[in-house]
Parts: sequence; structure tokens; C-alpha cells
Amino acid sequence: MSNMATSKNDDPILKEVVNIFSAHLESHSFRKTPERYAILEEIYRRDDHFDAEALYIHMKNQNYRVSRATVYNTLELLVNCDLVKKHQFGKNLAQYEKSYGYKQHDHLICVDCGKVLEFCDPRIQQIKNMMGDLLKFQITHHSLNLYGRCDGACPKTAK
Amino acid sequence: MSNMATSKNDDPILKEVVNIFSAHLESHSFRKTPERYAILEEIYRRDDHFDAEALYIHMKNQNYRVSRATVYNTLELLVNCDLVKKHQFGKNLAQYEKSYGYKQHDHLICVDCGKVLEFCDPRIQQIKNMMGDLLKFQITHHSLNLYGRCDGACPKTAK
DNA sequence: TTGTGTGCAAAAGCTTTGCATGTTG
DNA sequence: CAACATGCAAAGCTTTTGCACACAA
Repeated sequence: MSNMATSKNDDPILKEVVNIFSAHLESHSFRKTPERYAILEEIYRRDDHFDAEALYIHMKNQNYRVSRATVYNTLELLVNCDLVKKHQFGKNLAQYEKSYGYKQHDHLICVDCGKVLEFCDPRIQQIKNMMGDLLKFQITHHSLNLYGRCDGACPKTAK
Repeated sequence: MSNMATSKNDDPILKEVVNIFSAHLESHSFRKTPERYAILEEIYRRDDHFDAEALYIHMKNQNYRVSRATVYNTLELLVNCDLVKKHQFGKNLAQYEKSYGYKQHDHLICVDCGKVLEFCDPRIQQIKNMMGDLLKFQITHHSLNLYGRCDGACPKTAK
């Protein structure tokens, strides 16, 4: 089985993010609880974007004993140490994604089917630099979402 | 009183947006109710960004008889005919602003005090064109928010 | 007159909070 | 063992929905 190399104990990315998370917890005198690590591992086992409820349900299905409160609490910790990014794709529902090892990217969202594509463009960094200078802001992060229709491939466009 | 020239009956912008709204209602066979026009006028009398609840309260304070349901319903109509823009500035709360007569702009938000500045940059249009082509999307709109701190001027940064 | 729009209140959906219990440091 | 984190459930907030009545076409 070739995927044994990516099992929980061998995945080098997972080891690295666990280290980063531990350092973050230590530096803020937050406690290292099994729930916090379980949530981190669950997130890094998954791909794509997810919301808090889906993560909670997924933990429950795997028989972890966690509460919604802990899921939200831990997500905030992970956002604070840059291991997870939080997005709002036009709805009143926060979406999350793991961010370690991924390069900076923005999103293109299909308003018909909800599909999310990712893209990179260096001009966004230039805009951030210029506007930070011009408007005397220390810019820490940004959110760029393009909305449209993925015509040909969209399952809902051809309705 | 010099501001009489901008009163409800003389404001040319207001007349124009009322015409646009009327055309939109007609073309969709939606009814022209006094509530819908009252909300439109209230929005165009105000500046800056506002949320649905603030608009509702403001209408109530002026003794209009409107409901939250109608406020939300009308805001959606106005967004659909491009007279109002809807934003999410990182919170679970939709913010709105009038858009007729304003050129396209994006936002810079202070994460400490919530202040919102506006800016324009032509590069964002280039990014939209390029990514639409590249990823086979018909891009209809976008949302670009830069987040940071307005250090010197920020009332909450110096705490 | 007919059916859409409205006000009101209740419900829904996501997120946060309070409290008693459990567990880390 | 003291403080912090957790689970659970309830509350909070924004937004949506159901229903009876009003009114635009």
C-alpha cells in the first residue's frame, strides 16, 4: 500500500504543523490538549475548503469526542498562527482551509454551483504595497474573490 | 438655507436612481410600493456603509412603517439592479453602500477600529480579465478587501 | 378583483457564552 | 491544586420564512 507513507505518523507536513502549533501554544501559555491536536490533524488530512459544522460532523463521525465550541475555539487558534485561513465566499458562513505549505492564492467562485478555483497573481502584492504606503496603513492580509460562472463545466448553469 | 437645493424633490441623483429602480421593477413585473421607494431614498440620503439593522432602525426613527423583512427584500432588489453594493468586511454581517454615480472601488479596513477607506486600482480589472480567460469563467463581479492597521490615526491602536 | 408585497413574529442558521466538570501544567 | 479548556445546552445575532392582511395593477 503506497499510501502508508502518508499515514499519521510519517507525514512530514503533519509533523511540521504540529511543531508550529505547539510553539504557538507554548508562546501564549495555552494548554496542549488532545482535542486541539486532533482538530489540527483532521484539518490537515482533508483537502479543499470546509466550514466549522462540516469539520465538527466529520470529527463526530470518527468518534472523536469534541464540541462545537472547541472546534470554533481551535479554528481561531489555528488562524492566529497562520496554519489555517478563514474565508467568506459571499455567504454568511465562514469557510476554512489549511494554509501551511501552500503559496498565497486567491479565489474564483462560481455563483451557480459554488465551485471554488484558486489562482495566484503577483499584481495583488503590488497593490497591497502601494495602497499601504499611500493610505498609511500597515496591511496585514487581504481577501480577493472573483465571482462568475464556470459556464461549460457548471452542472447548474445548463438547467 | 443652501441645502434646500439638495432636498428630496430637487436632487438630480435621487431622481435618476428612482428612474432606474422603476425601470427595474417594471421589467420584472415587481410592484412599485411606497416602502421600496422610501428605502431607496433613505439609502441615497446617507453616506458611507451601513448594515440592514441600522437602516431598519433609521427608518423606524423617522416614523416610516417598515419591517425588517421588507428592508432585506428591498436591499436585494437594489443589489440586483446595481444601485446598491453588498459587502462582507470579515464579519458575519453584510454591509451595504449606494453605488450609483460612484466609480468602481475596493476597500481597506482597519482591523482595530473598523474604519473603511476606499481605493481604485486598474490592475484589479486586468487580473479579472486574465483569470476569466485562463480559468474559463465569466466573471461578473469581485470583492477585494485589504486588512491592516491605520496606526497613527487609529483611536484603538494606541491603547 | 387577484395575487404580490407587507408587517409581525417566529424560525432558522451560524457562532458565542455560561456553567459544571475535567485535565493540564 | 489552581487555572484553564472542555462538553453541553442555551443564548445571541443576522437573516429568512409563514401567515393574515393590505394594496398595486
